[in-house]
Amino acid sequence: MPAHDITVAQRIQDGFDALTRAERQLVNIILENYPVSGMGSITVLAENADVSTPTVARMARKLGFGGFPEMQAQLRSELEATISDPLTKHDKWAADAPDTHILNQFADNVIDNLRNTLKHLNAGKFDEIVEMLSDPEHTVAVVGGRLSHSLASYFFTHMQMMRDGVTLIERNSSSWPHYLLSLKAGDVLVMFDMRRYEQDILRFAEMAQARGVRIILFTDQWGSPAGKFAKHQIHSRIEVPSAWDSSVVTMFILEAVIAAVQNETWDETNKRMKELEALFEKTKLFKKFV
Amino acid sequence: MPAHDITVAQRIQDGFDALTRAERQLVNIILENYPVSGMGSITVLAENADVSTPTVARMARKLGFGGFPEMQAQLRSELEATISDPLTKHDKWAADAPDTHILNQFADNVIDNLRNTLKHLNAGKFDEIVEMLSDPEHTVAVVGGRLSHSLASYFFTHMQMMRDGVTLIERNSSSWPHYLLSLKAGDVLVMFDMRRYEQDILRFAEMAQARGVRIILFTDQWGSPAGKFAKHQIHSRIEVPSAWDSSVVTMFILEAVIAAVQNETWDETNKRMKELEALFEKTKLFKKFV
DNA sequence: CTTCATATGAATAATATGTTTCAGAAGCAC
DNA sequence: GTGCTTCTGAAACATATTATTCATATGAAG
Repeated sequence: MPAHDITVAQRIQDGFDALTRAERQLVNIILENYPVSGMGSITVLAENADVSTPTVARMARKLGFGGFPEMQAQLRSELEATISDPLTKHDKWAADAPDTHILNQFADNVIDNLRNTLKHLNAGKFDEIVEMLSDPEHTVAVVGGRLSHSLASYFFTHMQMMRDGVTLIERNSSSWPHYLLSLKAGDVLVMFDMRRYEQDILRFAEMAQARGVRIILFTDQWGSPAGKFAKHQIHSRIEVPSAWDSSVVTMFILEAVIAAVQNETWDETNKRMKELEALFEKTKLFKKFV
Repeated sequence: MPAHDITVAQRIQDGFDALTRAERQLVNIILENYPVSGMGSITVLAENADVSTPTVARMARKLGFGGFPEMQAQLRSELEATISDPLTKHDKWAADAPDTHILNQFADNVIDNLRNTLKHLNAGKFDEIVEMLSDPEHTVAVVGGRLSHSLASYFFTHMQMMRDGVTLIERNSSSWPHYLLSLKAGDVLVMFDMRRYEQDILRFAEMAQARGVRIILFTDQWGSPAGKFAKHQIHSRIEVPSAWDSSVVTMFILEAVIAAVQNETWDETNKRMKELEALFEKTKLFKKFV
């Protein structure tokens, strides 16, 4: 290692809170392609970050360098140290933490989960699911279990912004039969059931299927027993170095589904978003006078 | 790869025979610590190679560049290509779908978000947050906004399994002052506030800080205005090709925090998990006879 | 030893870079 | 809203970098 024992990246992290809007915009660019983006002239860097050159110079000072060239010199020397050391692994995520830090372990693991999930995910199936959820003719109900209710709720909140006829089924399973009453044949039921599969979900799925409701099931790699009643199911990888399972990949899929539904129903969605916007404005106004 | 398909190193090798003594001395230095040595100013490079600056400029021309800066630019872009991680250069995620399928676009994007978030995240700060959340002496309250309530709820559910004194503050902000009453100086408030930052959250943060409550804020890369009242804040990247923002990275961080708290408090957590297990068993038994 | 061709770097000119200043914009507090 | 503070980038300025010129050095050929 060179004489400096604190990297530019770390200085940025440490000082981030003290930076202004334009400066943050700038350091984002620097870190995005670290450290190469900081190697060119101050002018080029400023252009890439859409800020002025004085902003770059000021930031360098703020971070404790004598000026931009000084910062650049350190970047070069860091790079030299990195490149000349064959042992350096570039796949460390949180650069200032050791390989064994939980952040790095988690990151490796989650990426692996994502990769494996997508490897097994059929794009055609995904598109069919999107199709089902975009169809205004059929209502959509969403239900989750003990730990997956948050996912259900997240999905519901977004779907609700895009279309009519979306219901979030409450946590308490004793009320579920009532919800079933308003689900007709062809309607869509989105279920979440991960490891430590829940009895209630299983029974609910069975009853729903009997009514001709089409079930989309989000489950884990091993598969919930409710799978046998589902029209489509998506298996997310959920294992991480923790006593609990990870919902990150499932949430990823949900967001992709949401984005796809949004594309599919853009005219309607767009209209609704604008209305919603207007409503929020009114609420704000209302609050002011209370 | 950039537009040029022949590297500087190759050009040097190809043109080596045509070079003069001083020029060869120079390119030896360049290749010795390739490509960093070529990143500084022409003056420094000349000094390192014990030649004059005109020699450097002439050599650049001889190798077919317009001038020294042009050669330097190519060195930079080569470096960029080398350094940028192979993970992002997608080996297509969902194998059967085209590159342009939303799943693949989303995957690239989210990985990028994760990488950039972790680049900004200081491991020491992370550890301090874990420390705060593991301390049984102080209660922990969790609150989210319109779209981030699901995250708050997810976090709460897990924290609740690990320790006593965790509260989920309800969605409806009119009740928030009541929750404030039971928060004492030193207690911890976990807040979520993403783009379209919410007034209520801001005011709540201000009041909480005034009471000496320590705030941990989960926000986006631009930073919620509530940040100025927070003891620690974590900035997640949230942009994806969608009309809405992504919570995947935030959820990732949450899970890492949860795992770390679990490690920190393992004796207590372990005990609680077993008790919880027993309780669930009883519930099941109970249901059977109903 | 002289001549000539080529190579080289000191000095200088041309150009680009980085810094500072300052006026206007944006945000905040009252 | 009004006044205050802070932030920001255009422009001017100072500085460093790069290209060019040219005198000298070097070495090969006769």
